Amino acid sequence: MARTRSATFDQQRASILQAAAGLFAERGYEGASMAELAQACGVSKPLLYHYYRDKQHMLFDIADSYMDRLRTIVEQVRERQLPPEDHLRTLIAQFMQEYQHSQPQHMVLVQDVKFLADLQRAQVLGKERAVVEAFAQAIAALKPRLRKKALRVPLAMILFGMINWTFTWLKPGGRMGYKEFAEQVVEMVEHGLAKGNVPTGAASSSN
Amino acid sequence: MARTRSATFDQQRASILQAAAGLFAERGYEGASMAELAQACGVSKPLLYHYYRDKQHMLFDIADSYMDRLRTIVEQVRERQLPPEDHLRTLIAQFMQEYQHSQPQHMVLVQDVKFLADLQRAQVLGKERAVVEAFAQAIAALKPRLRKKALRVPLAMILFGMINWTFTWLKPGGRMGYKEFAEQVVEMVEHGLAKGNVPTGAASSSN
DNA sequence: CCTACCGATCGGTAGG
DNA sequence: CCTACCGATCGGTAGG
Repeated sequence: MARTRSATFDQQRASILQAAAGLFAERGYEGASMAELAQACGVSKPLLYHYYRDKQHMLFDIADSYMDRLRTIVEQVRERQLPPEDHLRTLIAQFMQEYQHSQPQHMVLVQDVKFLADLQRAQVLGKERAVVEAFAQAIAALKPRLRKKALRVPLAMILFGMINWTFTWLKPGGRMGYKEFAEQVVEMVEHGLAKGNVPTGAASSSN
Repeated sequence: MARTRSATFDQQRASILQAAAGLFAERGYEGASMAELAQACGVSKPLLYHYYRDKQHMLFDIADSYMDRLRTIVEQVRERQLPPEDHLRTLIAQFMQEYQHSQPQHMVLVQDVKFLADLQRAQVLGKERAVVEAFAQAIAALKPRLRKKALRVPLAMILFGMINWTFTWLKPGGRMGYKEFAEQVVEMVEHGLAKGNVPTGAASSSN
């Protein structure tokens, strides 16, 4: 009778993956060694290969499971069937909330997908495309008179730029909070820089 | 009398740097080997070391000279002393024009500065900060009633997100042009998604 | 005695 | 599940 997996197998695997995401984000995929990772996890190098076939499969699991989280957010927001304006606001708020806890995964996704094998990379990019499409539809619903259909995706990418670029400068615990930043993004998307900034329900513009 | 450098030294060096930027962008700094780079340049590997002390100095020169280009754009636009709205529009247009021809450098700047030595990285980040500050000032000039001074830089980062994120999806020669995209960014910055999209001087909204 | 440049190989370290 | 290693390839430099 074959031995079953340890009850803690999945937990160990997840904690290794978390450490790997942090190390890949910090040193880059190629720059991070398996020996470093083993030390960071407090396990031997060969043990890492008990949980993952090779380094590339770790990278794939980081990127793929992270995209699943983002797709889940999109799906949960969609199910609420909010009016167009609230729908987009909620997507932005929920994504920024996720980003606050997923900086390493986000950096790995942006910087290291190029090191995946073709099939793995195609799977991750497919999930990315689905998320972009969801945002593009949310924007199109907000702009029913949008003349050029070809602008849907570029407008979504403008919005993704605002929130995804945060991985280069916005840090958890910093002066600018993720929630406050999400409100600034909503302000920008809805009115640009045209209005005065009264972001958190303070004095109205009539003052 | 000491022999002078070859007349073609600077040209050779520049062409090596261009090839290095392309290779680093494609494979990542650690993933690109000096052997590959030598082959791409059509020279021997030792000859690379005639032009650059080591691999890291190539990386530094790519990032540092690229930041100098961006700072030059900022400076040239500043000298024109345009009214606030035109100033920001021109900055966006000029940056997108530069990005169209500098995708590899831009990707290296975003993805590989972490591999620089502390002093080199500090120099590049200092130049980045100067460019961010110039955009923050341009935005502040456009919003004289901006209440929270702390929002200047985050607003600049929102704008940088829109234009810098293009390195992940916008390709020269693709369906969406850099100039057309710059106009969409200006539209977003000035009015958000509020207005209808009539980007290139087509029919007015009175229709 | 400088520069420009080659074929061959160095000491170390990567993933496995 | 450890120490001890491997085939290969890395960035950088030797002699000439």
